[in-house]
Amino acid sequence: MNLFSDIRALVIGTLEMMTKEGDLPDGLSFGNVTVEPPRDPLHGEMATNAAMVLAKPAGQKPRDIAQKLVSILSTDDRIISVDIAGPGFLNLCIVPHVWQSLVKEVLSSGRAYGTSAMGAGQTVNVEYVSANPTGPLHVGHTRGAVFGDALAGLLDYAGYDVTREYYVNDGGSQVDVLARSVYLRYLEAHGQEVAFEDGTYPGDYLIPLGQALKNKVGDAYLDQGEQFWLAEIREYATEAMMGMIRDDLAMLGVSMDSFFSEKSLYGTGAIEAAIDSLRAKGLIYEGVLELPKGKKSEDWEPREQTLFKSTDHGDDVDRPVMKSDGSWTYFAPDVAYHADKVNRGYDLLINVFGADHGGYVKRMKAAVSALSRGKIPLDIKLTQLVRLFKDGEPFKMSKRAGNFVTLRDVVDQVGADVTRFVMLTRKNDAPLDFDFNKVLEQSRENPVYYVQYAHARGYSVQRRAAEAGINVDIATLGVADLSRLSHEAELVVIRRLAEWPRLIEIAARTNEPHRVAFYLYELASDLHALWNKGNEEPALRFLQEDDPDTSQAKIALVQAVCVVISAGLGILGVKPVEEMR
RNA sequence: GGUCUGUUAGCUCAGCUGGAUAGAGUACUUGCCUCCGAAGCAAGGGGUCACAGGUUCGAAUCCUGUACAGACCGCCA
Repeated sequence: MNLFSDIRALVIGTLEMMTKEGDLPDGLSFGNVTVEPPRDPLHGEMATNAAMVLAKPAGQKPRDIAQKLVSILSTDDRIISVDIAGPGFLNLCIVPHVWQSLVKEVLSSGRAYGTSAMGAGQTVNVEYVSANPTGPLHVGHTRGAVFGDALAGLLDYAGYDVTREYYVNDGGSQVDVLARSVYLRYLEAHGQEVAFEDGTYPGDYLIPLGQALKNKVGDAYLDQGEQFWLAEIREYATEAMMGMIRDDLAMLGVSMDSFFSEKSLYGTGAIEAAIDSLRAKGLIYEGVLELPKGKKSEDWEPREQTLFKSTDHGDDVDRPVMKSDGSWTYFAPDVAYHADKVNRGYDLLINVFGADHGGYVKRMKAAVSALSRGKIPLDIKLTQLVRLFKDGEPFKMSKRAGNFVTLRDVVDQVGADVTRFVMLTRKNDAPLDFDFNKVLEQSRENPVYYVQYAHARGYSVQRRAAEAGINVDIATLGVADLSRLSHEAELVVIRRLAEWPRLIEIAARTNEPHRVAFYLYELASDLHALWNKGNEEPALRFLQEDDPDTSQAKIALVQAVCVVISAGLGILGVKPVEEMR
């Protein structure tokens, strides 16, 4: 149930009636007609722009259309009054009963209140994290993981059938580098002096792996050439790294539905098939790329390569799928991977990339567009950098030196809930400052506590009510006399609850889970405000000891707020709490 | 040189399909615990929405250009 779409349906119905009666010309599109909460509550409870957006196409004055709309709309029994304001807005006042009954709706639907029909069971694949299996997840991956997981949760809530997927880059040369680095640690475990040169991973996290390898194979790999051990160590190390990454994700509360291995594309003809499918569309050719402007020409040697004509699908330059030595580029298995996603029949694809992969957006979209003949949309969300601060000083991290701030470091220090919420109180495409001191020492100012506190207060009231002998079980609240919720301050909260389904649709349409976080903050703020008004106006206190019926109605409202907070936090992957500790 | 992001209050940021007098937090000033948990609430000051054009009934929002910041730009992934 969505009150705003209900009233919008009423407005559209009225417009259609007007068309039938000749008050409006045939063939008008009502797609731009909105019904939304007005920015200023003094303007009423709902506002529609119908008269204004239709004035021009209808060739009539806004106020004339508005006048006619008013006379029809005001006969609906849900509507108290309709006013024409400003240049032609219609401000609607809704009968209190409609608002009050929303509380009942929330309580009976529970978490399902706000779930939406917009997804309509469409299948969507959300690919996120997809970090190389060469080390632990760092703080940048953390943001991608949090964002992707919240987005998946949001789409799930909005009615999509969501697959959460991790693309494991276990096929490229970086896993050879990993294997060589582990080999060095293995030699080290045997007491040898080793040097980590450029092109190896010097991080400490590989030390236990070298030790474990020694325990496993003894001295079998000593004094042996790479061809003897590389493949086996690669296998062994990749698996170990993925185990570590899964553990990291679990700390954050992220669990994937699917891990797709890049390696599985090799040797099966999958890459060849994907490239052939592009070739069949005339999009593969042999050619020489031009020197990118701004690059030094000394470093540049023209080479003939196998190229994908991505410029036919909106890219700026064509992209190589094969290196001049005949091996695949990184892009080729990516094309095959996305061909696989297309073939799996998803209605919608979403990739979450770090900002450093921004250069791949156009070519991936081009590839999916070509592979699916433009039928399957691919949305790519970039998460910008996380800038870490401690004591006001920026934290520098260097993956090469192996001293980077890991997901584990962050979650150990501040906890999964705070990490997630803080990272979601920012748009994905803007950089994020993450200050350890702020999220820890000044935790009172942390929005996650603010929202959880509202939820905890809601449960606190219920405990108090139960102690006072008032029945507050969910069935009783569900039949409470909600007409007692007539105070403006209470209606403010109900109107906020009414916005929830609409917010979900907006957030899901734009793939922007941060909107959920901001909404929850506002809803929590409304509840805190109402709570404190009880200090000055005893009639607004939730607990009216001598009046169980009124208490039940008020507590039903509080419970409805808790339901929505809980649902919202659930989308974001943050735990609602019933008590603050 | 090119591509992609971003630029809104002193600071950190929201701002929906273009809509009414641009909103929060923080900081500052001042109130509120005999009262459901003060991890809270209320009030006040604080703005050339980077800049310049354009589109229209209407622009922080769309378009063009400029400035500044960040990420990326064949034979790494």
